[in-house]
Amino acid sequence: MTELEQYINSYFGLNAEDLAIVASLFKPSVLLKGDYYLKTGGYCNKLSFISSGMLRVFVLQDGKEITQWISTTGYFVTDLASLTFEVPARWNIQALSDTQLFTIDKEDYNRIGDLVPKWHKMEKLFMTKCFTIMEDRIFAFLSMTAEQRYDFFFEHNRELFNQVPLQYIASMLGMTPETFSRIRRKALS
Amino acid sequence: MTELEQYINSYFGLNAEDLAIVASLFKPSVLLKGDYYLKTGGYCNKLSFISSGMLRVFVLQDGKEITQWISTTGYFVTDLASLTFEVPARWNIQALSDTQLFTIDKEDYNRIGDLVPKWHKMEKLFMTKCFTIMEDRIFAFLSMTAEQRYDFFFEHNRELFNQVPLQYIASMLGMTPETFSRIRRKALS
DNA sequence: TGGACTGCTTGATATAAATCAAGAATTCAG
DNA sequence: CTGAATTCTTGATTTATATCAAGCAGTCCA
Repeated sequence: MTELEQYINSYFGLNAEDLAIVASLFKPSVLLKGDYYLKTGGYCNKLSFISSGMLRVFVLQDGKEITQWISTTGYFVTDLASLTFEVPARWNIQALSDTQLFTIDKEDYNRIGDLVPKWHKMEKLFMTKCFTIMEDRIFAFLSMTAEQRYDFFFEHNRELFNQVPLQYIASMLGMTPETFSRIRRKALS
Repeated sequence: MTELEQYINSYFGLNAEDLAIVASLFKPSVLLKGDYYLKTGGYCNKLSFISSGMLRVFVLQDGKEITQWISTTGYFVTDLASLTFEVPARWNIQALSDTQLFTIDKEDYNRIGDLVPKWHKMEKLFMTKCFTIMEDRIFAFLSMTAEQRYDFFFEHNRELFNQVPLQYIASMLGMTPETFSRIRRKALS
């Protein structure tokens, strides 16, 4: 099994044959640090798997960048609404480091369902898992203080803290870099 | 077309025949005000469509109720993760008023994909729309003040404000009832 | 090798929102 | 209809977090 097949296999329950078909539709590509995968307003016509590196999903709002998410090695990245409904993308997606991707274009993505009948069902299950994560995230904003969100996120994403500028993590947790820094000092002591 | 078929049709692009098959699997039922559709820790083995009335999705946390969402007429309700993966439910779901439902049990829900091949694909598209709504909601917490969240929500859900206790809306917007009340007074003037 | 960035920290202050407490207005049940 | 619950409002106060401002520490080069 190739690296890509292993990753896809960890998300989707497919047999070896189907796995090979799906994997064959993804092509390797590289983004350099700072390169944009997608810009707000553009049309996202691809879905990618991050083989190494990381990407930041953000929006420019009133002169400030709001980081929505950071996608790291082993995760998928796209603007799902733009890919699916052909609407302008809501997000900027930019490489935080040199990043290796496996990318499938929209035409091939839309063909997977024909080639692998189980695909839609598998993808639905995958999306259900993402759903749960988003629900947790919303719940965190409804019920936790900044400090509790920091602790929770740190517990579950320790490695990210030495890999990306902390201000981006602060933003995706809904706090300023200053607040993040103060909470961090407290947590380290 | 029955009422239920019309509603299903508004979410899923199915032909008349498939629509009738799907609709036939839902059975009408009633919840009285205060009745629980689901309790935290239970297993959710059903998915329902709200024909009239409304349900509140909430969690009891440190003695406080956190309202995650209010589902109203024309929307679906379930604990998706519990239904899909057979894990204990995360949410309480309780009727805020007498509510009429069309309900499908898990066994029939899982059969839809066999009866209507297009189903998984349609459901995936439906989930993608829900995704966008959840992303918007997360973004609101990342970038807006309580007042801005109030205004935005009011703009898009005016009718809810005369139908449910405002404290629940306050909770799902991530603020206290007192803050909600003050913002409301300001907005009304 | 020494600026010029970029990112992080720290302190002082301002502001938004929570909490606490009481009372008014609704709704509901007998 | 009436008393009891529930829900909403309002004011006083506290607390969490943002903002503003400055300085420091790496690092990226030219």
